Amino acid sequence: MVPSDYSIGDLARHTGIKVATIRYYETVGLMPPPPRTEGNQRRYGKGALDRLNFIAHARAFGFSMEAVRHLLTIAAHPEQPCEDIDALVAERLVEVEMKISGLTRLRDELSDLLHTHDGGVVRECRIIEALSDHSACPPGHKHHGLTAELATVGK
Amino acid sequence: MVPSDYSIGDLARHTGIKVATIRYYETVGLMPPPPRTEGNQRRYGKGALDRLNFIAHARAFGFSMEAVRHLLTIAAHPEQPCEDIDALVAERLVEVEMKISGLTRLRDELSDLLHTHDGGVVRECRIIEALSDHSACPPGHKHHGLTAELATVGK
DNA sequence: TATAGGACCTCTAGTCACCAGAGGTTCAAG
DNA sequence: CTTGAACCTCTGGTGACTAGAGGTCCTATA
Ligand SMILES: [Zn+2]
Ligand SMILES: [Zn+2]
Ligand SMILES: [Zn+2]
Ligand SMILES: [Zn+2]
Repeated sequence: MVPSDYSIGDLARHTGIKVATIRYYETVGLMPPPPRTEGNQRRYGKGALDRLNFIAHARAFGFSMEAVRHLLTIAAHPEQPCEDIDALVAERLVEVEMKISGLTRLRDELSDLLHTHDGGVVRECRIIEALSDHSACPPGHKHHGLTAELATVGK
Repeated sequence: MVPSDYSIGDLARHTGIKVATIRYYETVGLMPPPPRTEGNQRRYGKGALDRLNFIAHARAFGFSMEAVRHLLTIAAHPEQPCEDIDALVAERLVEVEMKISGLTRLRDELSDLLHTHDGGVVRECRIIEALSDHSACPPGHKHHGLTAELATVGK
């Protein structure tokens, strides 16, 4: 019909986002419901393609869907100042930095574990020992573990 | 009754693992079902406490529940050689390192984004621009994004 | 010993961001 | 017109929990 006329599969090919995911984005309101053919199949225009690409890129930066929603809203108001975007990106950067530092500590601990390990039998294994013993744990014994904040990065 | 006799809440306090999580571990077979009081409440012994602590520590290292299961099985055979543990830890270390490198790349990109940003109006915002444009994306346009592997770290 | 209230019980459903599959319909090339 | 790839909806699953409803039990104090 109009200049551009993509099926959902076309959109998937152009954006690298799976068909099922595009439909999912529609159900959660990230993508607007497109018009349909007489046979009930989705047909998208260039605008939808751009929008989906924007989403794909934002997700690749690890923004949550909440944040993506926010970004889309902002992008839809081109005459407003863009401070909020700045804030969103800065926030995301902090998240990522925190995750990196948490994971770096973890890496060091794992690496220690591996290096103090000299093989042998399970009974004498230092790794098992380390996992069994919590005398080194903080009092009150909070097993912080990996917080959700630390553990995930957006996908 | 026997030497040690903990309620589920006691276990939670001693290990830092929430009551609901302990019950969850039981349903998925990580913790064996303990005996009950006449009134149907769980009563644990020292063995259960140790096991739960082991689990807590392993989870804090970011091992998946699958891996924890594996570790528990190994720990239950103290006369066997402990190579498998070595392998499990090494595997985990590689995972963590991969995540760190992925996140480090991401951090750099976000940081770039922030620094090439000089405020103003959304229409001219470089961040929005970067998110909208995919001329810099690889041909075939695979939006790798963050793979699940990259994105999570065990919790 | 009676009672108050904190701790416990089960079960369901929600989280995040999708993905897989079943079972059926439509579209487009040949 | 036929074929088969692509589309449709709907359901359920993923990992590792967490929250809450609605009810029962345990135990310390008066
Ligand atoms: Zn060992
Ligand atoms: Zn501990
Ligand atoms: Zn801007
Ligand atoms: Zn792109």
